[in-house]
Amino acid sequence: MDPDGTLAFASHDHAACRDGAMAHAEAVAEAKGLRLTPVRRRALEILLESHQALGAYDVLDRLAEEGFGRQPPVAYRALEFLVEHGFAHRIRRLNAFAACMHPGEAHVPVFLICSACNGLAEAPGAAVATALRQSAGPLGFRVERMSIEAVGLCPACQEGDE
Amino acid sequence: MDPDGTLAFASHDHAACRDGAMAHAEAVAEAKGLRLTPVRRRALEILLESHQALGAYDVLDRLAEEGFGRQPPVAYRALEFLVEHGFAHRIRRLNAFAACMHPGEAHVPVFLICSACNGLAEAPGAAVATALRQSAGPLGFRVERMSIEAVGLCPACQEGDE
DNA sequence: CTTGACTAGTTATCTTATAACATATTCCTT
DNA sequence: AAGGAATATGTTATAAGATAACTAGTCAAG
Ligand SMILES: [Zn+2]
Ligand SMILES: [Zn+2]
Ligand SMILES: [Zn+2]
Ligand SMILES: [Zn+2]
Repeated sequence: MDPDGTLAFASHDHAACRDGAMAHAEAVAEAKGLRLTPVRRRALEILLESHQALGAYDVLDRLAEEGFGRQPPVAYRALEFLVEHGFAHRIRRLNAFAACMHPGEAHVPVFLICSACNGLAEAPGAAVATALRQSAGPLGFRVERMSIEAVGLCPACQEGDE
Repeated sequence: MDPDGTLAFASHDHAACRDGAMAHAEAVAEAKGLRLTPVRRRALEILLESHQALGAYDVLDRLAEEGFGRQPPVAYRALEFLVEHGFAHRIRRLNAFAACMHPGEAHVPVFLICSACNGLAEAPGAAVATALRQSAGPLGFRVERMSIEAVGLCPACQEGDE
């Protein structure tokens, strides 16, 4: 769909991008026997509206507007489900969540966060993960999960900023 | 002092470890003309008491007990100073702070967080940083800051857990 | 139909972080 | 040494993020 993460920062047909991701997520849920209920599905659609991360309360506001519950656990639970099953990621640096661009595929995401436009891309992280494990190995540490996030400027926001 | 991060997870003379780090930090502050005031110095000492990350409110409690202000900004400001000048790091995954083991040296820290004992080590991150930049390059993204954190099990906590 | 697993909603509370303002200290300039 | 700018410390109040604990609806298996 977007194996090398180039989409987020390039102009593209986002309606197709979003629909593709949604269809893909649905197929994965179906295959795994997961219940992509209305709130969960809507939460994912909301995340998929842009290549940016959204706070839980942003998602909550949107859900509430549309007739779902207005209390924090409504959003947190939907987001937790999405993250747990790989439909979304949590971006710790931003206290926020973003739709996963590769649902169903095992991958270590590397997040690239543009500090100017808040754009978010998911770069391939296999090499970074390997380097990290090699760095942890000599200490005898067994890595189970990792979060790798970079803040900087996306191509568009570098213009006139050199 | 601890170039390869092996200290945190190995038994060692921590009093010497702490004093060395403190002395080093003082020398750096002196050299840079930074004011390591009583709150700031005490906050750093508190962080240096263990190889674990502490929440801002934990640090605040300790400071308050010792006669400093009892309001959040007291701790947040001291910690902000320490982070800004490289005496401490912020661990996003934990919403917490830890003393830097290499103050004064330019480095990209890789944090290894033990989920069993809360131990925290700072592994060398040069290779990881390089891999990350190489991953971001093809997207035209200019990396400015990065946070690289891994959760897993330290050597001691792997015993009897295989 | 009833039971048990799961989902979604609520209220209440906790934790983490910052804004805005008042006071005190430091340090440079004269 | 005195004045004044910049820095540092303290306060109150509030914003922002997250979870605990409980209630009630859904739905399929038995
Ligand atoms: Zn898109
Ligand atoms: Zn941008
Ligand atoms: Zn030590
Ligand atoms: Zn451990």
